[in-house]
Amino acid sequence: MSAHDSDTTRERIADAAGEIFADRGFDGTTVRDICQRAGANIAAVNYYFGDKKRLYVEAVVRAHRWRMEQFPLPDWPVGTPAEKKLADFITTFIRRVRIGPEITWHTRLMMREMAHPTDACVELAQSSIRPQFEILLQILRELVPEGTTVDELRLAAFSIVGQCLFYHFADPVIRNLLTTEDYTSLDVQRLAEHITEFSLKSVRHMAQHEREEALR
Amino acid sequence: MSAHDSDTTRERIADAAGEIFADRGFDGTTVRDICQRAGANIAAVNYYFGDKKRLYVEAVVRAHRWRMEQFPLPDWPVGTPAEKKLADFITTFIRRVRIGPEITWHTRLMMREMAHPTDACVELAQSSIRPQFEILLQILRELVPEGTTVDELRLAAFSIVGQCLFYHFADPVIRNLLTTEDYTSLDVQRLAEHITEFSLKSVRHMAQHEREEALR
DNA sequence: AATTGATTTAAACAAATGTTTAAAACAATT
DNA sequence: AATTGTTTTAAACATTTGTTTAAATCAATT
Repeated sequence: MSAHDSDTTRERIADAAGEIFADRGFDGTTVRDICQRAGANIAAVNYYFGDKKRLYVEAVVRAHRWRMEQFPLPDWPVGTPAEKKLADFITTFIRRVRIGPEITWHTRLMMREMAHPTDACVELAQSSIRPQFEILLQILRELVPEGTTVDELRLAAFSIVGQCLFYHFADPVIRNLLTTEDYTSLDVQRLAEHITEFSLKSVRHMAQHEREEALR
Repeated sequence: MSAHDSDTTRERIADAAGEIFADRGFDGTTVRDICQRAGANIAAVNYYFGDKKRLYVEAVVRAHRWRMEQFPLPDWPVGTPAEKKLADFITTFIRRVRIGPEITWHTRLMMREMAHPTDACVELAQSSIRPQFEILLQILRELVPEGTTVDELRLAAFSIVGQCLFYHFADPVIRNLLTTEDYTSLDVQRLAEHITEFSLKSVRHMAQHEREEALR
């Protein structure tokens, strides 16, 4: 099925570890479970990775690499309208975080690491976030009225990212709130369209607030 | 300090358990740690709660109760404008989820339970969510142009809740992204104002999309 | 003061878990 | 065929962890 076919033992273990760590967290995962799923001997973890902790780090690194090459941002030709860039950004972002039938453990493991950072992975996780955040800020800068402060810009960025992340972290809640039918209708494209529209409307009227204030 | 003063042993243990469960999760928490922090004997957990699992459930129940009475929604007099209700809802919601210096373990434990539900608590957690969600839907119904479908309404609600939850789940990331100064400026009121404005702008123009579509 | 029931304590138990070991099996090279 | 280095295996080890036990302590009542 998942991580049992032709691969080196090292890789089978890393994959099996990723799956189980993603589901049950570091403490909830036993070395025995990993080795069993990988079809390897109990001693293999220490033989190949030294200890459980270093195996965990390896799994996170792999998850990160896989996700980065799996869901790249398009490189926009100069002159691409900012609206298009924002739509692309949001679509890509949702693809990266949304849990769905086709989604592997990689995303779940990374999200776990974001919410509860392990000291071993804190730089990795966050060094990958900052550049993405900067890209979003640049896109928003093009959309927002002149004179918008960087603080307002950041809050707008948080609002957008928050909407996307919701469909990851609140997944159990959403499943419970909606019928199966309604839940499955929430595919990536639908969500991306909604969030893009919702956000564009706000971002375009970003300075409206100050204008209103000024009129009083 | 935290859970060591004059209280019954049972209560001291429940509180200490809540704190540690919130920080390290169920598997990462040992009964010995709990009893030590509570200043109780190792056997006290089983004496008062039967086993570790039932103590966990008790901690979650307490966290839920505490949060509900700590951050109630105001009961709006008839005729309160929907804008005001939305602002109140968002403020209350952020108070409930935001991590801050004054926030106790209760919120962290509940959020953990939302993201990774335990079979023992799944009904509790989710039965508390649905009514809140319905309230938000009703508020939005007043704000949104006539003819807005319930699906669109739900997506808008998700967008609002998502923005609020972001400041909980992404807290480690935000801390890393911002300077200490900028981070501390993100108090509840500031966030609530931003999210309310951001969302109101979108919600009011909710039907704009269909109108644009119709014009094509 | 004696009795009764509840609580606390120290010690022990059994199971689970991360890790190590030493021998066996395997694969490639000479 | 012998050798060498790598990989796999079963068993054991040392801790940790949840739980239990039986005695001791405490508190209230008779």
